[in-house]
Amino acid sequence: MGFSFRLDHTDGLARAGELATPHGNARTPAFMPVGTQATVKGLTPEEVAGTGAQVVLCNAYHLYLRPGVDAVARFGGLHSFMHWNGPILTDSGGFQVFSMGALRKVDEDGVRFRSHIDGSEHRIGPREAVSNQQRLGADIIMCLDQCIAHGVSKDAVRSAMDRTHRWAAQCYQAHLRSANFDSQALFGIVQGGAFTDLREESAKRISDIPFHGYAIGGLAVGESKQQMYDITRQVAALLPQDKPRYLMGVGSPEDLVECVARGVDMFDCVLPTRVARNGAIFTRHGRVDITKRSFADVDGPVDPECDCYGCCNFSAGYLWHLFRAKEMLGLRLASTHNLRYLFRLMGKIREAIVENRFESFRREFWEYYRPTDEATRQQQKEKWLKARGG
RNA sequence: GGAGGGGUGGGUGAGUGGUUAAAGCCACCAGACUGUAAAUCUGGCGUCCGGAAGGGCUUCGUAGGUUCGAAUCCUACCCCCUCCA
Repeated sequence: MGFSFRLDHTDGLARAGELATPHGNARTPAFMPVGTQATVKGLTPEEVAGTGAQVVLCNAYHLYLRPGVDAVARFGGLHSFMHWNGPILTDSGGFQVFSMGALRKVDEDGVRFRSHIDGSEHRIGPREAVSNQQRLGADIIMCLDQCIAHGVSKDAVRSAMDRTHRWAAQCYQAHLRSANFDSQALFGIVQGGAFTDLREESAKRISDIPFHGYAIGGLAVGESKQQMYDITRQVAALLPQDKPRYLMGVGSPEDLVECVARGVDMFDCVLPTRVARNGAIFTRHGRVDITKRSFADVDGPVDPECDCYGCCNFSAGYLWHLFRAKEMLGLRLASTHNLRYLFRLMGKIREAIVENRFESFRREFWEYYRPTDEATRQQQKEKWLKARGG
């Protein structure tokens, strides 16, 4: 029982399909909640599954540092360790190459890290990244890549991209030679920053290697949304039709809609859960800040359309209180709500694709949804200044 | 009755002659968050004018006083706390 992907239906560029893994199947387009340290923060696996999640993402770098790959293996692998019986995808640690700033050094052999926990030194190369993930036992594992910040020189982007390609080949070889090749899927990652020529080159080079799936990396790191959407469309079009396409680290509601529209099958993102812990609640109208005083005496649910546990049982005023009082139940309720919101959204997206009405669904989504993007904030500010007579 | 300690901005609490509109923390207000070093981070927070830079005014229990200059020193008063009787 290995890994496979079946494309069921397309509507424009949008695709509906199904992933099969040794730990069960997942319908696509799929959103994967992030459980970096083998837990979606604050939630039990049952609660996560209850929101509609089918796949969760864990981070091999963080688990390598703590509790250690051996430790997880002793518990029988990630699935039994964290009591998640569905599919798991692990990220290699490539994103930490980008996010850990001063604590890391990249060279041809891999990445040298200083542990953020105890300062100890570690080195992870493409082979180690693969073997760590193999031993963790995830269903889908990722190549080690070099994710790079937005705004750096094209030369730097190119050299990170070239290195990512060399590492991809090494990861593939390492995985191919192992006994896990059929039980674990290995995905390659396209890089190339915001440069269309580099993205094209990267998409072709990575597609040349017969990975089980293909990821678009290095986005949502500071470029504009339009750039992100454009690159996503460009790269998705260059990836094999019959393999899943995974846009890494992207997952605001509007991005899910827009990137499915550009041909993406899989997403992961910390946004819904992180932002939830800071009081932001997704609704069809956009994000709402539950910590605002205006919710203090609201008797109904924050999101009347939602069927999550919190929205069914608690008022917005109660949730407001939990956040003000810094009670952890508030974080949990907000987290499950945001996940539930996203999975209901993904469900509607898939249904629309299958029924060939994705475009009208997308239009309807935008009829209500108001993201708090820079342009909107700027507009609000100008309006406000005008109102003050400035 | 006796001995001692103390009253600082919404709260807590530094500060004992000038660099103090007054540290830090909390609360409050605003903003951010996209392959999680995040239940985190950033900014504001006496008042008035200003978009800002900046400037004006009023503050450290109350009232006086000393001094070029006081939250800081002196005097009186008011209030609070601890211990002894």
